[in-house]
Amino acid sequence: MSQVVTRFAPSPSGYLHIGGARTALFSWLYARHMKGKFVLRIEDTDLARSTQESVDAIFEALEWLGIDWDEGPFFQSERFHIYKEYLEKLADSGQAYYCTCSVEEVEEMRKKATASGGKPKYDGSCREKGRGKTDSAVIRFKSPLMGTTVLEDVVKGNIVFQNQEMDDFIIQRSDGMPTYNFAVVVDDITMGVNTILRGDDHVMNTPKQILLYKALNSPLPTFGHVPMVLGHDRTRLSKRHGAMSVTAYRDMGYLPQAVLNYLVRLGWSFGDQEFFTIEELITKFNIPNLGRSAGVFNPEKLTALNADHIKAMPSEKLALYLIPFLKQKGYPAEEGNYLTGIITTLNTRSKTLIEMAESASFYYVDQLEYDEKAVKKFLKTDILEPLAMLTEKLANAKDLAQETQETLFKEVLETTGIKFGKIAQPVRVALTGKTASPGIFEMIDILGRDRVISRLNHAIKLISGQQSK
RNA sequence: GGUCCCAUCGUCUAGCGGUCUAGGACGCCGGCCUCUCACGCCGGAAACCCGGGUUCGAUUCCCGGUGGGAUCACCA
Repeated sequence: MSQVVTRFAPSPSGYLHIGGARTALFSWLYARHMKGKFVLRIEDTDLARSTQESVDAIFEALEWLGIDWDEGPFFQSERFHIYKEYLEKLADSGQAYYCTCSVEEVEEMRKKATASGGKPKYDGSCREKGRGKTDSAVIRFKSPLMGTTVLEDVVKGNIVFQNQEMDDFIIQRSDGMPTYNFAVVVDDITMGVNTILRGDDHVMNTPKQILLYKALNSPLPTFGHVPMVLGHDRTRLSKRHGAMSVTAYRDMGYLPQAVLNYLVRLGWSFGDQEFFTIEELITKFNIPNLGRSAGVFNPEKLTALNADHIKAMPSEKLALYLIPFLKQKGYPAEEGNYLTGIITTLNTRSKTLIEMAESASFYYVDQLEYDEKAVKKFLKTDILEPLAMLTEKLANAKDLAQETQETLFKEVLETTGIKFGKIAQPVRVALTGKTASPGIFEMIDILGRDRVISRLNHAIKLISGQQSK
């Protein structure tokens, strides 16, 4: 086969959701893997439901994910003249015909067919009447009355459809607009798309599209229908399943790499491997390893994968993703050693960037918020002496390298006779206001002498105050 | 309801006739490590939907049932 050309063709009637992102990802990965092309097409023929906001939202989500396209974006709304041309081709060659039956009449036909136990479909009244073009006539495709149409699906295998199941479906509406099935086929043909990876929900459309390809005398593309993503209740994913837009995950502190990794593993596998970088996915992605059954979206696993990616990402790079969350909390965050230092102490303790930004609070805030219980439990008079001694030593040390700190602590422990555990928690509370935090030494190292001394002194003052009460 | 698809631990999955007393991951439960919290490490509970075939032998192949999903528009 010549160069692979895949596409993603969302309709702009809302944000890009997880399911859509996954099919986009599969097509994109396949194109990248095959060194082919990936085209983006916006299916906006439904003027009533398509909005510019949705178009922008889709671009934004795709860009965040890092899914880039080689051609497009094409807009179907700008391609009417092309559809028109192909429509006329079919009408002129007698493969399609004008139909003047009203919506009500067709409704009636379907009802009658259903009543007599048949399948609701158009009965073909205008099929052989040779009607001409009128203002409100639609164009219907002349489907074969018998025989079968087979879909050679690269993920599901061969699927055979009885042609009798299909009726003469409309390809041009009464307002002159092409319908979905027709526009898609014309677009894919004219854009050179030869590999179509899309959701399972399109399987039933495919025989119609195959018929159209044949009528238009075009070679069939390779079709592959990937299973759906289901909600926790095993029904098709929708708004009621909670946050489903891609950008919602960005806002909740997820890394695009993690979202991509999770999505690809939902329906595709590579042995026992769970963690993938984008580069790895491009080299390893393949069609045979795509699954055939629908999968349930599991937010917890996404979160776990997010934690893994946070741990794996170099601090300098992670900083870029974290900064917006820090700023959102009002912290004066900027790239540099302070931030990367902070990150190295927090990346094994955060599942999301939101969490990380929250944990980073004590690194940025001037007025520490003290956890009341922590203060009561650890900042007690019995620790006053050791704490003061330690503060003194830290203030006068030549440097605060972690080894130096250890010796200083050891000295305090030796002269006071207390154990490390006894002084660690008070110091922790003094430095962070909380009982849970990164390791003492690394925090002191990063916070720097000034902050450490002032916080320690503040804690000492706090204890003394309690004493006098 | 018609048509189509699917079916391994709660969830995502490995498995492509014997290697399966079915492996990994998330979650869950223990333990270890330890300055707290995490991380990490060790261990545990947890699945081949049911019934027929085919075969010396089925989780793996075939048929039926059941269950789940998708789709039946002048929406995409």
